[in-house]
Amino acid sequence: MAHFTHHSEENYLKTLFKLESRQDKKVNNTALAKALNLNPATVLEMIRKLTDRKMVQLKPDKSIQLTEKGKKKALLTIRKHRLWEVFLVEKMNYKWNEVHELAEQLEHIESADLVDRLDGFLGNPPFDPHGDPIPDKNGKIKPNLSVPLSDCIPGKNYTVINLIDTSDEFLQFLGKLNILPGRRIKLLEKLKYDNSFSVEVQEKTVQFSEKVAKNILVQSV
Amino acid sequence: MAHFTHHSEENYLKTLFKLESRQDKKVNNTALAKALNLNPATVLEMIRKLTDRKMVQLKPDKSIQLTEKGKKKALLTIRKHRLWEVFLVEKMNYKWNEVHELAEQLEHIESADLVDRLDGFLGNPPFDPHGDPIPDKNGKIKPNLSVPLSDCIPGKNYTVINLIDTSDEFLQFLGKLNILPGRRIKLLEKLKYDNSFSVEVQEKTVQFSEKVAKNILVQSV
DNA sequence: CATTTTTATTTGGTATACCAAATTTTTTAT
DNA sequence: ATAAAAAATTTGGTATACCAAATAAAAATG
Ligand SMILES: [Mn+2]
Ligand SMILES: [Mn+2]
Ligand SMILES: [Mn+2]
Ligand SMILES: [Mn+2]
Repeated sequence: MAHFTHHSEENYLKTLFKLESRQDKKVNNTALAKALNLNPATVLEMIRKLTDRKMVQLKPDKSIQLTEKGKKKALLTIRKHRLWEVFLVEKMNYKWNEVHELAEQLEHIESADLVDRLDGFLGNPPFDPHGDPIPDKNGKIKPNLSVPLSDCIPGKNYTVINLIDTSDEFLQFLGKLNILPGRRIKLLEKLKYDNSFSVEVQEKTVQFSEKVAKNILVQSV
Repeated sequence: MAHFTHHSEENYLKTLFKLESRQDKKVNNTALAKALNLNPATVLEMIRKLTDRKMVQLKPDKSIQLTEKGKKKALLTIRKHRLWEVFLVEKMNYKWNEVHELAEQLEHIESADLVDRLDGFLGNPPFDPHGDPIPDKNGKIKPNLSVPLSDCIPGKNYTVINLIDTSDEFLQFLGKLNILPGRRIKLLEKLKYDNSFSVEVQEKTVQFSEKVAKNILVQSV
């Protein structure tokens, strides 16, 4: 029963993590307050609590920095948020632009075990519906993770990393479409009725089957 | 962003609803405090807030009574709780005895729409994993709802209400098992490997197929 | 009916999480 | 270096939800 929600702690950590990684520059109280849409006095007070909890460090230059502990908690919260978003889109039939607010609520459900089960239930998706990578249960985002184009999100840009099928036939086919490792492509659409893929390559739109898409490893840009 | 959680309101209403229906007698502050495991001073304070919000009425004899508004909110919270429990058992593979605490968290997610979608996703289950009925989206628990025995929960007692198949063959078969409308039975087990049913009828255990179970309408006791 | 006992209520606190309005400190620009 | 601007901090509040201890009121018991 003990009401240890600390609901807002997760929001602070998540926001701090995003600010730290988006710009590489230091995060100050004003920036954090702006990002959280809160009063600077409120944020300062909370940062002091988070310092006591060893989640952040207040540097001598007054910049705020996540500790390893804080970073991990931030990533685990991001994991929860993104997995719930996948659930909402894939299972509850929401559109990708409708799920954020609900995920803001669901991300605060406390149970590492539930999230891990959800992950499995959803087939261990590498990305959320907006194309953002989903951290693993240890809070690690695999760097340079390449995934089959068939698992990707329409509307996002990718770099071709590798090809699984290396038969001449396949490579020649891709050659005609101008697809090769290193190439920047954009996944335009996954067509429902025949599972075919529509992709933009060098200003041109090309089409191919799901079988082809499964053999193209890409990485989100 | 506005933190309108009113997280605890739902707990008070739910608990009040259960106390009101379990015993038919009036609910006083002490009983509610005991049920919520809170200090009576805390509960009194909250009951005054709930009175302002027209969720409860403080009767002249100091008993606490849910208004229609309060009863509806209580039932919608119970609906959320029970549907999430079904989700946890059916989709997340938890055991029925492991889901209550998680459902206590999930029941406070604010979105009537999500719960309705969840309901559909789960196939509109009539009961939660403990055999308790799930209110509909208007907060109504259908009185005397009879359901196929095939949808029921092992370990619970039921009354046979009706038979869908009325062929002589079927009725004669049931006659041999001593199953007929009005009979009290207990569902012992749903056997995984052949989907057969094990039921206790008048001190004896009988077995039959899922096809038979689908044709027996029962009501939980 | 008077005395326990129980229940209700009041009072003064606590913790979390917010805010607005000073004030102080630091930075930037002139 | 000084003035202006920006950022940090302090101070005094608010709302939600809790509690312990004291007091008042009501109910039960002999
Ligand atoms: Mn989101
Ligand atoms: Mn959030
Ligand atoms: Mn439960
Ligand atoms: Mn609850």
